[in-house]
Amino acid sequence: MSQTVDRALSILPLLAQGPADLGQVAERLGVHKSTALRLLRTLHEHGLVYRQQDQRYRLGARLFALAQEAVENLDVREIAHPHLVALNEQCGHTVHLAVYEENEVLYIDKVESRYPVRMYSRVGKPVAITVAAVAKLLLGDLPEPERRAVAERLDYPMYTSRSIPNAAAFLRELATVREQGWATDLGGHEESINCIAAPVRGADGLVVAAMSVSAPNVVVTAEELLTLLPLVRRTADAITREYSGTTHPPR
Amino acid sequence: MSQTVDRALSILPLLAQGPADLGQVAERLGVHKSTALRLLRTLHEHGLVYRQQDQRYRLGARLFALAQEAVENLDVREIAHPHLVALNEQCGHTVHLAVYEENEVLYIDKVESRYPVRMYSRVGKPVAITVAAVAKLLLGDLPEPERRAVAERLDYPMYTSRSIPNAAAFLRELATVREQGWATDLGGHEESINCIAAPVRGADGLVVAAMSVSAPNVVVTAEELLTLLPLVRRTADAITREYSGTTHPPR
DNA sequence: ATGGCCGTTGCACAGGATGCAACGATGACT
DNA sequence: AGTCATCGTTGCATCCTGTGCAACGGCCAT
Repeated sequence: MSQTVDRALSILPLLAQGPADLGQVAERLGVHKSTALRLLRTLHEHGLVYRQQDQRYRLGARLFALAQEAVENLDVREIAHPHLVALNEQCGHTVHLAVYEENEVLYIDKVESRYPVRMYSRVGKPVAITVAAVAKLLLGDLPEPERRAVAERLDYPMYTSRSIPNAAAFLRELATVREQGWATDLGGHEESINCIAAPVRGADGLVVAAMSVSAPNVVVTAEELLTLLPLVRRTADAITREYSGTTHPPR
Repeated sequence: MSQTVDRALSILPLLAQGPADLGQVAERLGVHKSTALRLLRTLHEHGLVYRQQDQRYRLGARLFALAQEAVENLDVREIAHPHLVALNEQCGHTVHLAVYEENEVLYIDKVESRYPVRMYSRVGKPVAITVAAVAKLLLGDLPEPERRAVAERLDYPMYTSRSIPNAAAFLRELATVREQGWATDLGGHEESINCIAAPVRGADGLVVAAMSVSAPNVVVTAEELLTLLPLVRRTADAITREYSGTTHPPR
């Protein structure tokens, strides 16, 4: 709603595609060079944009810092982390925590088996929303109309032969997942990788996050992975208990 | 230089500290509520800000996406990555790539020994700039006045007894590093961890990035790690060659 | 040297951002 | 239940500020 800010912010995704010089920015914004210059200067002062030696602009370091701080201030994540680590120690596989936010599902935490250090790999990367087990839980809990609207709007890339092909199949899958309270992705994203996932709920019963355990076929078969389901659900429930007990998201 | 954009962008670090409602944002910006509302709306449209159920605002998902894309478009990183992987395969230790940008040193790539997958752990987190081997190389290459200015401005936390204690010692260390063209951190950040690092230079001979190999004492002693120095330098030089077209002797 | 390209600056104009005041919704307290 | 306080939201008049223009200057290649 604010033209100036709108223009300035439009520069960011533009630069995300790669460095650009003043002229290119001005052209793609449809504004005069001097205008683009002032916008870029302002972005620069805030560290969101960086000017490299060849004078071209690219995204700046502050962006990383902001994203980092943002993810650390998510209280679900804060509460869930120790549980993820504990789960990882028990089963040894990769553990993810994900949330839904305006048409996107993103990982906000991940624990690798060997190195139980925080790592935010793939944070911000669009998750394969039509196939990921966590996405099914998060989208399945949306109110009916929104769920349908989102499903219709999505693309359904066939990562593998077992990927979900279209909105109708996706909505059926969401209904199932919603019903049973857990989800799987059996080779729907990468042929050899399976996931099982369970929801974390807020005090109002709505799903606020989803956690999953992923493992490649070569380590455990899908059947073996499914034996972990009770453990995963117990962990998710433990997070739910701690999260909805302390923090109350009023609606 | 643009007041509106300036105000809008000031909201981001503010929200990075934690969620805030409209009134708080308006107050901390020193503007009217309606103004803050319009700014927040614009930020929201671009996905940089998210409105949670309790109507409070926090940083949005697009921020992660931008940070992610930004790091992937750094061409040094693109070129260096295969070399890092190769180095990792030869020595087995953790390999980092870092750049300097406006008073901060940040890791832009990392290869873990067992899992040679990309992971951006600690991206955006302020690196221990006074002790890290890569920081010494990056800061040591700044022009004299700026180097001094930065050194004076820094804090010198004593992570361990071997941390660099003050600006004078730091500047001496930088001079040494600059001279010899490589750097170490022997237990200066964490008692049991040693690093060795070498610079990647651009076509103009300036250091554009630095790479390091890190290993805990329990795996290899500092002396053993130092035997890898020629290998590390060769790798850095190879990256330099590919990145700039030629190899440049230390200046 | 010369011309073209690009970033930068100062300025006049008007377009858009600002703050005000009033409305409506929600929740707390009596 | 009723009243008040609080907070987000909207429309509008004012004038601040963002805008495009034109001109300057540095840089590189011809």
